[in-house]
Amino acid sequence: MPAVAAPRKRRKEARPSELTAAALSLFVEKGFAATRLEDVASRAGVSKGTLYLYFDSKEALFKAVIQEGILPVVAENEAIAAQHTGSAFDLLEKLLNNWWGKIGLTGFAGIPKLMVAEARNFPEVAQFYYENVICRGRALVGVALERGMASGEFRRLDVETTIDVIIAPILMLLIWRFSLACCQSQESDAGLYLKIHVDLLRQGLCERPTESQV
Amino acid sequence: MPAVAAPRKRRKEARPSELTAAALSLFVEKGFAATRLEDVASRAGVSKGTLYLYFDSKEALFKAVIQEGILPVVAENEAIAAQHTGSAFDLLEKLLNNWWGKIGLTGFAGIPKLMVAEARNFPEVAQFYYENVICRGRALVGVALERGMASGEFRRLDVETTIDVIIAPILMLLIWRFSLACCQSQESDAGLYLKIHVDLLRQGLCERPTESQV
DNA sequence: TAACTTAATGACTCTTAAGTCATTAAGTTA
DNA sequence: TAACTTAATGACTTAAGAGTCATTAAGTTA
Repeated sequence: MPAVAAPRKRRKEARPSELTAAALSLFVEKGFAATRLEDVASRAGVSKGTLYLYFDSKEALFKAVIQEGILPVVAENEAIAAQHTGSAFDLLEKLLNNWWGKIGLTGFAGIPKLMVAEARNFPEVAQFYYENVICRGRALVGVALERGMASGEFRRLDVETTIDVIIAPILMLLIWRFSLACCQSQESDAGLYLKIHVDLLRQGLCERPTESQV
Repeated sequence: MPAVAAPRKRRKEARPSELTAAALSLFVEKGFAATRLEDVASRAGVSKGTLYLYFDSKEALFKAVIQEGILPVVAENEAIAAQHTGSAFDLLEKLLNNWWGKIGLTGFAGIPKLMVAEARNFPEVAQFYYENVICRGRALVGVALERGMASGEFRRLDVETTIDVIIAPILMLLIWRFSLACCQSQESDAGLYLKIHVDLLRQGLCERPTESQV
């Protein structure tokens, strides 16, 4: 016997976030252009018409996905940095680990890949992301670096460039997981990857490294 | 007065590579799905019909872009590694610099971004890229690492994971240049970035680092 | 220079998916 | 429980772009 169609429920409050979550997962999987709004709606458990009640266009949905998804995490990381006491390297380590825990292990993990893939198609959104996520994230790492260089804990290196070298492996880990990781036979160990990155930094950045932890 | 239409020229030999080059630049800029074949043809100086003389479909064009673009470079890097004499760190440095010179500074620079963005839409091509580019590239770095660890030049770390941490900043640099770099006001210095990455590795990886060069 | 081969063209068809809107029905109010 | 408001639907319209093919003309051969 055929399943009876579930009765429509009216849930005005929950729809937007359910739709952006569905859109994020499909945008990350297929890319913006290759994602059909009917599939987004279907994954969110509504019809395409309902999607248009909450978002004016496909592009508006994309903007919402990026803007709502990631800002809270940046703010949280800034609070962590502000209240930190201890060595500069401890701060750096805490920032990287927190970023991983709050982005890498959550539903937001796909955003960097999506943003990288679509930046040139949505320069306005890319600009927003650059100013509110990239710049603020870089600034946090920069604070740790400058603190460590001022106290003599770190070697003196060009700060802006070193920030990028430190952040790159974290970003790349996220991007990898949503792209070519599907080709790997055995899944790579993200925890070990982070540990080794931090440990290479401990030895590479510090004048007198503390004991290796790997 | 209106420009006279240029007479058609018949250049059967040159068309395929001109078409894949045009396709690569547009795929990298807009993504596969958002790129129109008419634009690819136009950038290559031919009509859409001509494109279909040389490639059966849009997907076939994509495969050709990836497969033709990058294999020669991998082979060349393997030759360099095979004939290397000197310290393990020198080999590592040479590999990273050569990769940068032969990919990062050429028309192939956009391929990693493209592959990352489209891997899930073209699992077959992704598999090809993974086996013929990623794995072989990782193997080269792995050789340098294992040589250095065996001789006592490097600290002992998990090799597979360390390979990834070493490669990630190079890949990220390429990806960045074809995505969010457009938001930066001043262009970042790729040479300095590479130098600092290598220098952090020199200190972070070696038991007795040679003099810093930054 | 006439006949022939095939590279090149671009107008056309056809499919797909964004976006619309008249209709349905869930939940609320009197 | 009848009247009303608005969330939700899905068939429909429309635009865009992938892929086709009859036609044109560049270059070659006899």
